[in-house]
Amino acid sequence: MKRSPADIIYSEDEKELAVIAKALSHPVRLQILKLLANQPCCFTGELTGMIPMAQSTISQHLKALLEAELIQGEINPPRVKYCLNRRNWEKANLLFEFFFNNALTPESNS
Amino acid sequence: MKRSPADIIYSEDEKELAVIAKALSHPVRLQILKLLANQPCCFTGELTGMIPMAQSTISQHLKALLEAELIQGEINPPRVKYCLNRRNWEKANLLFEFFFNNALTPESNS
DNA sequence: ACCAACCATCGTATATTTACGATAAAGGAT
DNA sequence: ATCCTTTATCGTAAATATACGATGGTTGGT
Repeated sequence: MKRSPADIIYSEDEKELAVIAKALSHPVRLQILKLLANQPCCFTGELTGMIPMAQSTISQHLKALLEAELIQGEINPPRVKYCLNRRNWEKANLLFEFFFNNALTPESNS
Repeated sequence: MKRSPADIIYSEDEKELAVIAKALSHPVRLQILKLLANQPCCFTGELTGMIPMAQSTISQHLKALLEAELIQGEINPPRVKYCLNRRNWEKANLLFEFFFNNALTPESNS
């Protein structure tokens, strides 16, 4: 019988962290998040002016961040106001913190 | 003139964090890292026995982790002993910590 | 009713990722 | 010398990611 990726059982945390890490795996998305994090509260598509990429590409990256729930968008015609999803931002922070700091025995090497 | 991804300037931290995040973006790689982090010091390809994936696939994932320098391999014929690269592990931890906690104004929403 | 602004989505091309089985390389044991 | 074990690499197929320009939809203003 042939194996498939679905045969492997991952914990919820593993799946969630992988999704978030994927969202963070492109430098332009990191830039966007940094911009949004620094915005007093929210932000909108001035991104198009600040990032030398096609508007459609930026929209695509925003969609990726939305799907990872790291940001949220509020329709504010004719614009869309994007904000950090600070609740999930904090959650992501904790997931990474937990991942890196959990279960490290005091042994060391390298 | 046509733009290309190379036109965008990313900081070193952004590039590095993106590479690490990409390495963490697959749940099986998270599992492998967790296993290695819990190993008293090192580990070798018992992974093949613990993870229901083709040996070649696991080897590929290990390569991805090696390239992100999150692990290191030591040839120990006929085996290879894999260890966490604890120095870079800590560095990755700090990069994420910095990313999530830096420049967040006390404003909030959601 | 029309136009302009803003943004998402579509269509598309190319590159990368992810999985597999098959094969090759390296070294230990017989 | 020959085999066995361990692991990387090759070849390949399918899915996903990344970029673009073009198009379409929504709303505010004229």
